[in-house]
Amino acid sequence: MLAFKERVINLVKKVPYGKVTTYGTLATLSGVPRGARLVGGILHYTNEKTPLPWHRVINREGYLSINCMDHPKQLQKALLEQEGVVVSPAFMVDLTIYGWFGESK
DNA sequence: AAGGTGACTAACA
DNA sequence: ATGTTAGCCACCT
Repeated sequence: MLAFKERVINLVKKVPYGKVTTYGTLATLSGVPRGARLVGGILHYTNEKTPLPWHRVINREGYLSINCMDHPKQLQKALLEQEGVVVSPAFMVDLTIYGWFGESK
């Protein structure tokens, strides 16, 4: 069902500026609690095809999961800081502060 | 065209 | 408590 991808994308677009969300959250809100991998896989490809704020999507621990040289987490960190999000030198973000779990649902 | 992989998470042993 | 296995669905080769 392409609805899943579109749903995830839609949610990513709904992430407030200066906030970050997790794959699990997007997956759950999309209707697939264990589809976290799908979110990552989808973003990994669609981000190059669609203007998505993929940099606002991180893992459950608030850590930039990306480790691909094609998608430098360093870029994600820069983008997050650009939005006012404080990213630790270890590419960690305080989900306690910037964590967005879909308040608009 | 079919198969394998993937930016993860959670449950089970 | 920690370690390992299983699951999700779509996209790429």
